[in-house]
Amino acid sequence: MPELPEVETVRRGLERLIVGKTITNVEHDWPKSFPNAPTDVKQFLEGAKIVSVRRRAKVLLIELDSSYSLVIHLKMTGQLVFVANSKYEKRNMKNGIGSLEESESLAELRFGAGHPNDSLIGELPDRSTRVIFTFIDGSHLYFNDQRKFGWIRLLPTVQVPEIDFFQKVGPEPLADDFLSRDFIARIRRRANTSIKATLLDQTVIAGVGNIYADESLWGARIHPASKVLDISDEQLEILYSELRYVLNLSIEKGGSTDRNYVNAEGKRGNYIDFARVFRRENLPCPRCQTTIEKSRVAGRGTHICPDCQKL
DNA sequence: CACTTGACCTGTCCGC
DNA sequence: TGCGGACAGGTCAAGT
Repeated sequence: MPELPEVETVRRGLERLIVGKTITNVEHDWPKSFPNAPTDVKQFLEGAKIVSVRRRAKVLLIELDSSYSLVIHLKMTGQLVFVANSKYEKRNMKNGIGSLEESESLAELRFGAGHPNDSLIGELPDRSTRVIFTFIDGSHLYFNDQRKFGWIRLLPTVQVPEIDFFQKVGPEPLADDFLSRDFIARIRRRANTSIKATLLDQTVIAGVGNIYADESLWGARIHPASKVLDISDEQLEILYSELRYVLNLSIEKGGSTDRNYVNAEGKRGNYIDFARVFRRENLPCPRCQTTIEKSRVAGRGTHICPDCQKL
């Protein structure tokens, strides 16, 4: 579920929270968390300082000052959550007034259960925690991943662009120099494939997943099962605009929390409140009030307005 | 080469 | 209440 806007939201949080910090300890309990890693990742990570946090497609790149980088894919249920050194920093924030317990209950009073900004996760580590990074100031970065699809790779920074995925992945849809004619040309590399499968293909365009495929296709009034061949340049031009619109809007809203996505502070995103079709089956289309339907296209749950989006 | 399907996983929900 | 099975969807490998 983390797609481009969710990964970008995590990236912005991490950039603010961990750049400049030095790693003092790394623990991981799931061997596949570091596939094909050097014999002992601790040896390569401990003592290294975070230089930058970047994103390409749905992949995060954490550059270290040791000439190595962490390459992280959250896949379906991955989370990267930063937790500051709790007791010391909380006491300082309260200027020494009141106990830790009191400051925590104040936070609960301020946000309340179910508030959009309420943290979605409890005490960490929890049973989904796969990797724990500890920094020199006592803060932690937790990599949680319920379904264990996500991974972290440790690579020499110069080798990062050489990995298969980056060799094949398409352009960033929000790049300033990514124009509608580029979008149309890339989409037209497919002909008999459905437009939804084409949007989801990371070698065509980077970063689009199920949520923003459905949302942008609704915006452009295109049926997700339409073959690329049957879609006009004019419609693709609109799809280009709608895709950039929904991706930008979602970044602005902090991404979509459909199930368990959270940002680098463990908080939910709010795009889903603005979604027009995704997860809105049996609700009215915001444009024409027709009941939204859910079906299956390209092997994915797919939401459409049957009146706005015809084959 | 173009395109589709299954595997990787676990938590949740639905029907019996 | 418990239990089996379907479902969630990003990517790669294997299949047509």
